[in-house]
Amino acid sequence: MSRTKDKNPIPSVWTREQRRSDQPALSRDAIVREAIAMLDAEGIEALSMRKLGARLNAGATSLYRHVATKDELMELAVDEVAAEIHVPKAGGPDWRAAVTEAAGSFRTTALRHPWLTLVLGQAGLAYLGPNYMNFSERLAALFTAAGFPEPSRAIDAVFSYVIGMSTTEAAWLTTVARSGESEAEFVARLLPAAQQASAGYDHLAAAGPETSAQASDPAKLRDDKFAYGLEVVLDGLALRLPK
Amino acid sequence: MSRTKDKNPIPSVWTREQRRSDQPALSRDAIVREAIAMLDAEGIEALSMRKLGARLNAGATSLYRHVATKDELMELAVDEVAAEIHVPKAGGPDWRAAVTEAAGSFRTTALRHPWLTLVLGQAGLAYLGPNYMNFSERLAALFTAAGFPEPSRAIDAVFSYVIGMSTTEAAWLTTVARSGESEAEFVARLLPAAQQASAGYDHLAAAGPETSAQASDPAKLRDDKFAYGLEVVLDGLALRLPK
DNA sequence: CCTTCGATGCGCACACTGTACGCATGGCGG
DNA sequence: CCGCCATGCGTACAGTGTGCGCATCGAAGG
Repeated sequence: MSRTKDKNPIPSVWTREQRRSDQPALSRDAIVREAIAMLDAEGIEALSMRKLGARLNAGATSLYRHVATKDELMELAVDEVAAEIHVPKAGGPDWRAAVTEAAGSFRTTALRHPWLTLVLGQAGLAYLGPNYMNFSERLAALFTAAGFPEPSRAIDAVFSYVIGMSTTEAAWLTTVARSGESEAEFVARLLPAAQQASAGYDHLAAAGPETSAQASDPAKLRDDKFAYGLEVVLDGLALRLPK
Repeated sequence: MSRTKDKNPIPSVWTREQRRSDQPALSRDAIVREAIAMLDAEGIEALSMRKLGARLNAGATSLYRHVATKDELMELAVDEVAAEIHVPKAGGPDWRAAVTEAAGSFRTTALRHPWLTLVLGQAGLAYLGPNYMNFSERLAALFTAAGFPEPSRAIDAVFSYVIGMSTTEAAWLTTVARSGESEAEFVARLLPAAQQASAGYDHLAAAGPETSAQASDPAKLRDDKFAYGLEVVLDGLALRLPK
């Protein structure tokens, strides 16, 4: 649906469509928003500048008027999504509850946008947009107010755990989504294969949480696992609080 | 350097080179090894089937006789590299030392092959090769022998932290490597920019470990940070050991 | 020894990617 | 009314993963 010329050899006022002013044209914000929608819906490798342009009724190269490069677009998407992470205000009475809230918020955001951890792993946290800076600042305030003498080390400890777990979960959820099945169905179908794979490995077979069929609610199982590890880290940190 | 025909219109016994039998031909192992070398040297986005083929004195599509797809090749590379991770034998007197050893070994492997965490984050741990299975089995044995009632949860807690920290570090090291400078030089050059970036953020500026210029040995600083977080997690886990 | 066969490598081709370049267009300030 | 300049787009280029069919070989069987 090209809007100009349209293969018409005789350009004329009548064959030429006028600029539609209904749509908000093409803006950096609109591009980033649509990119995020595509990433969420179809995964990271499905996002191409051409497809993104098509979804915005625009050509692929038109996007480059508003965004320098695809990598920059990804950075913008990451920062946009970082705004969804909620960190409680510092100074509350219960620092553990506050940190748990922040960690959980990071995790749900990462699972809502499973491409997030991939981009973070690729680009590192080198370039930081305003929303990500805000997130970090609020975390620093939180841990400082909690009384940690070295807040940055405490933050790194907690959020390395959170990022690691979220990355693994996001990858898993992506695999599940590609299968077209629900998580429970997918687990059920994989169970025999998994058990057979760990046949020769005594301890693995014994330690696996998928041993029996109580994996009827895999999402809750993941929630519990995340909460367990988080408690472990917080307990370890609590030992380091002065007094 | 094509070996057959070579644009010669008259195929003849004399123009035709005979098969060189000096080189070990083309085997799955050789392909995987060379791929790992390329990944280590030039990064994940520099690996293409054509370049890999060229390095093996072969055409790009010849590789497909030994490897089904590029993704499969990446899985093979991951599993090959997983063999480098050392996990102490279970049942030793000091489980903390053993786990620390395993965690450190994972980290050094992940930093030696900075593409490892990227692939793990993409593929998840869905398809597991023999070396990765072995790694998991030894971990399970270690934590079981240590006396954890739910070894898989303990493993997940520790290694989520390890993976998260390693991912962040690997991304950082990749950025540094691309700059062509040493890590210390890179840090020195970035310091003013970083301080300016966190100008308006009180707690961030105060919490940052890059405040002063004692960042003369950034590698040691990273080592310490990793060790600190690991101790935190292990302390939290120790509380959960029965008795 | 000659023939046949299966395994291996390769050239070509296709659909697709990110993005540089220069032209057409239209709204807006002078 | 003129001219400018931001915006959009078509074309093009170099590069990607990989399917397909042909050429070539070493070995096996008569």
